Amino acid sequence: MTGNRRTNDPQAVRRRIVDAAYDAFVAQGYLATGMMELREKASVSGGAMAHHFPAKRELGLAVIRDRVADAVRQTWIEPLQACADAPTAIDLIFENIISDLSRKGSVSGCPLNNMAMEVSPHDEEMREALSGVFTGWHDALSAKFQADVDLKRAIGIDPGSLATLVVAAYSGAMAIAKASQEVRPLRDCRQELAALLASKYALAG
Amino acid sequence: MTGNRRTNDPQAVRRRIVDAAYDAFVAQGYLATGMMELREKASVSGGAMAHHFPAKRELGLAVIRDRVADAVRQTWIEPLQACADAPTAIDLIFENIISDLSRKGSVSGCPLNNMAMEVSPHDEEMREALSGVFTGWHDALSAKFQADVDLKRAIGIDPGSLATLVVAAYSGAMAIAKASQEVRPLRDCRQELAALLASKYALAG
DNA sequence: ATTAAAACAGGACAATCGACCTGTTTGGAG
DNA sequence: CTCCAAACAGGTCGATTGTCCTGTTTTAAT
Repeated sequence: MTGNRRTNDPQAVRRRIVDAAYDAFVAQGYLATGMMELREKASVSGGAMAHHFPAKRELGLAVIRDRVADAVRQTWIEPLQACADAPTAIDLIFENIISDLSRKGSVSGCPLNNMAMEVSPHDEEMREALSGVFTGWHDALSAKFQADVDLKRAIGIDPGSLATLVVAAYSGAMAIAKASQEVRPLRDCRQELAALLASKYALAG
Repeated sequence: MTGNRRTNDPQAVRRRIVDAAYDAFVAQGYLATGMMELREKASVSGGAMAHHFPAKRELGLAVIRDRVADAVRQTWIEPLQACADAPTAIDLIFENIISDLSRKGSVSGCPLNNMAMEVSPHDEEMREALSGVFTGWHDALSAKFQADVDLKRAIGIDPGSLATLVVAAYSGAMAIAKASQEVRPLRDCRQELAALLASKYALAG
């Protein structure tokens, strides 16, 4: 009698769930977000949820691999490869983040950092997945520094450790910004990193 | 009949609870630690727990104000004031942390950062307390840089933003170290920060 | 000694968590 | 068309969460 026909679209359902989970995990954290809450936000029944993600940790893994990794790729790796050299890319990335946060008003922090802090002690597989995202980020940055060295744009650089410093400074600045709800830490780090890189790139050229 | 006499020692009981809570919060996180678990670790009855900390958030606030703030003071602020200048202090602090972690084997992360990431979105009062600890840390570092400038040990320095970079680099390096379970990120940041500060301090003197 | 408040014991409470169950519907392979 | 697995609906389950309650003991002030 109820003429409503159901149309199965597993990919879309799964995407809705992962999207809602990503938003909630970033905004409130992994543990603080309940499965019931995600069902409502994604408009998904308990059966569908259990079918796609039998356990919460599998949803967490999906969020890390599908969304967190992509967020890092979009905001860091791609701009890095699109710009001429590392310093201009880094400065542009910081500028984008700062203006985004200034527009939004509140600081919810770095998605990767947020999940890594909370989840790492409890689940080895998720920890390794998060570590892999960090590694990919670091390696892309390190490769760009190395390319700049090869092109004689910079000298006296240790690409690996310098990349670590940039990643750490960004993550840490985001953490402070989240705790203080201010953009100031990001501006400070942008300024200091720009000055540091400028001195290393000035010698060449 | 039971001749066992009880001796009230509220300060010691409270200290046992806060100590157990600090350890657990740092190791597994605030949300992942249950009140029941803390009662057992501190050997405290439900009544005593409720008497000293009617709600979990008050215990969280006590941990932040009594233990986290003190941890930052011990590992950062005091060495900073004891050393001659900022660069040697920072390098010494990193060395201490690195050898501690190498000895311990596992990396549980920066206590301040751990709590800040997890708790900030949920509780405004705890967020402000954590932000205050960050501010105290930053200000002590900034004051040391300023002192070095006044003593003509360094020139061309912006104490405020440089302090932010150091705090962010340390927090971020700890985060990466926690996610990857390696000390490498800390070694990298130590090396880069030492080089950066050396160049700024070389011009003077 | 009396008394009131602080300190503590032990258990109960509703609420919520994540996981799971049985049944129904859809959609593609044969 | 037949058939079966995938996709989905809706509800239930035990366990655990944080909080609170009643009663008892200790402590200190008067």
